[in-house]
Amino acid sequence: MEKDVTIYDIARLLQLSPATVSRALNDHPAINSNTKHMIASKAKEMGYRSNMFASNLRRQRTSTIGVIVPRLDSYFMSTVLAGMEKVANDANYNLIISQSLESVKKEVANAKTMFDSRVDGLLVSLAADTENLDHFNTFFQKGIPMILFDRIMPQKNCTNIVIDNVKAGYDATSHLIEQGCRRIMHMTGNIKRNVYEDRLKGYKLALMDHGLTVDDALVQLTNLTRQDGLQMADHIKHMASPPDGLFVANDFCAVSCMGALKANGFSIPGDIAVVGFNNDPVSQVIEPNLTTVHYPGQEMGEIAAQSLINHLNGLLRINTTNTILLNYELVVRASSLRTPPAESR
Amino acid sequence: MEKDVTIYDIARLLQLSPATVSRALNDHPAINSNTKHMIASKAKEMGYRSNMFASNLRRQRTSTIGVIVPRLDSYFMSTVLAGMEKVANDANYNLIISQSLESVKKEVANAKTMFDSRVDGLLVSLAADTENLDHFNTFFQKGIPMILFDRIMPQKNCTNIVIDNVKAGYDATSHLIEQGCRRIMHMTGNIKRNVYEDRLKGYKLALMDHGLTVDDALVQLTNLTRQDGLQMADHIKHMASPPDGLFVANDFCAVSCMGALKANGFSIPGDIAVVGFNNDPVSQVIEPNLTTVHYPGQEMGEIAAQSLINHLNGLLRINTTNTILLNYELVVRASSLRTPPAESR
DNA sequence: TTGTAAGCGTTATCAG
DNA sequence: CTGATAACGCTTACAA
Repeated sequence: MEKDVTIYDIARLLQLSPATVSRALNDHPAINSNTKHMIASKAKEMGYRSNMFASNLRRQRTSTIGVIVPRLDSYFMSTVLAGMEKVANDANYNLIISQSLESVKKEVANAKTMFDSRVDGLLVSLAADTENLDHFNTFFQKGIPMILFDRIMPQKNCTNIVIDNVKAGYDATSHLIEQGCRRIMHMTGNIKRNVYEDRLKGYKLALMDHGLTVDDALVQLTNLTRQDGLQMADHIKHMASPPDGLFVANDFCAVSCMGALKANGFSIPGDIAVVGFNNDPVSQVIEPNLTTVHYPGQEMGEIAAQSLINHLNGLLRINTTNTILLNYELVVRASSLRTPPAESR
Repeated sequence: MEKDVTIYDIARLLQLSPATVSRALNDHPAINSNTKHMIASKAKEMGYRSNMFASNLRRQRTSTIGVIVPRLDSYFMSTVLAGMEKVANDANYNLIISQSLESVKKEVANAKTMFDSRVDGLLVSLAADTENLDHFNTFFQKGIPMILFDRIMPQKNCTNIVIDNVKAGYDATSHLIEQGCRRIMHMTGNIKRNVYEDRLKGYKLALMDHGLTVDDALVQLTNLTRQDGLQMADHIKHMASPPDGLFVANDFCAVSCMGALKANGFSIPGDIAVVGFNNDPVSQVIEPNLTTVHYPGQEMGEIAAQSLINHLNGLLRINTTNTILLNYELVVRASSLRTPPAESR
């Protein structure tokens, strides 16, 4: 439990001033490279570590980025965070991560914590029931930059990072139509959230473009839980004319619904072709494997973090690029393929 | 982008000394409760927020706890973290969370980051290939407390929080035996990790206690990935005498294996009864629903965080309680029930 | 019950 | 290229 080494200790031993040591350690250009080396090696030898608190106090910044996400327990989010961590580490930023558990109340509390922690910037994906961004006003007022990703909401001077959910919904639906589906059901989440609203839009557009009518009875808004998937299967079972295609805005729910449909004697994709969303690993657990939309999680995390850091370092004015669209990919698997696939039975 | 309010500002307006303001804000007993109220309301009115960096610098502590986990993308881990966040927030501690992605190399890097961030304490669940705790020596030397949870390793002066994995493995296996299984296969992970080693021990003990012999060919060490589950199904398919019971140390892998077994014509639980581990939501997606061992994630997170915080606050000497065992529960579902269940078909 | 003043470890400014 | 010095905002002996 020895005392921490400070730049004063190094300075004393090297007969230099603390200022010089500080500059050397920060690779200041005005320092002789010999002294730099000498200081660096002495610092390592003594086990010196910079005191972030003194440094933060002095510089009035924290080198910390706050991250607020709805939940941590999805494969997608885990890859997003891995991407953010990678970029943040490389740029010597720390991450403070918290989950809102889909509740705006907790999101408000998280925002307050982040504010009190004086994060330099914020990366946020909104909770299901968030209706406005008022709880981030303190950040906006102080000019602390914030980037929204995936679950976004239009906001002046705030970059958004998403995939084109309308187009993805369109592609998913069009794929089902191409496979011969004519009565396609769409099961989605709270359409307050852009991701669900947009996928629904894409679904409707695809139907219209292919000369099919939009039947509101075939659009189901739920919370996309396992339970919702089961109930939907039950609902379909009791429909006078059940759908021949099903587009679910979330793999997990799609998978639970598929299971129940199969148990009720529906054949997939024969009776009902199914497409999910996210390319979660469960999509490859279910039989038949689930067709889905691949979401570039790692990339989304990296780009969000990098954009924020660039902005903080003055390398990129964040409000010039207001929305960044990432590429997605429709991954076709057996659950929607009516033309016999060449892969595993 | 106004200037931050400090205790000096409050002091000036209230004709008090900064010291009094500081004490009042920290609820120091020696301050008149009237002045306390007056200061508190003024502080709120002015939008004062404490500067953690100045405070940390002065107090030589950070009120920050570091968390290192193998991955964030499991339901289990998400609930653990929710529990930790809850406790930490209530006690005014911050959490810095990072994932090792099951790699000891990244775990080492994470530990270094945590050390440089001067966390007051550490909550760790080890990566798959971690062989020793040398990378935490800096913490031990400085007397920074560390608690291991779930993926643990014996270490002096370091509390461990786990369930009794031996007993849980024993119960899972015994349950299969009670359902009439006589050739029970066990599929588990890297037995460097206590959780897998112990579940294997429990499996062997249960067999022996019930007069069954342990057949090494029925013990399969893998990485418990989806792929491993599929391969295991293939392996079973080609066995001269396939098992009639299967105990997998992880729900996700169990589920992938079950899917492939079904596709290969095995009936579950008829031909092979299956038990998983963790009570992951996927266990209720697969048909038949998977029997599994419920893991108390939220509780584990809460207890880990609370124990660490108690130690930091001097309320509990951490080395007196060296291992905390939490209760688990065998959740019996259709995948292992040969006596017809009363629930959904 | 309140005030005074020193100091936590850095970094920025100004001077040399 | 290097040094002296003054902050940054807070806490805590010690005094009153």
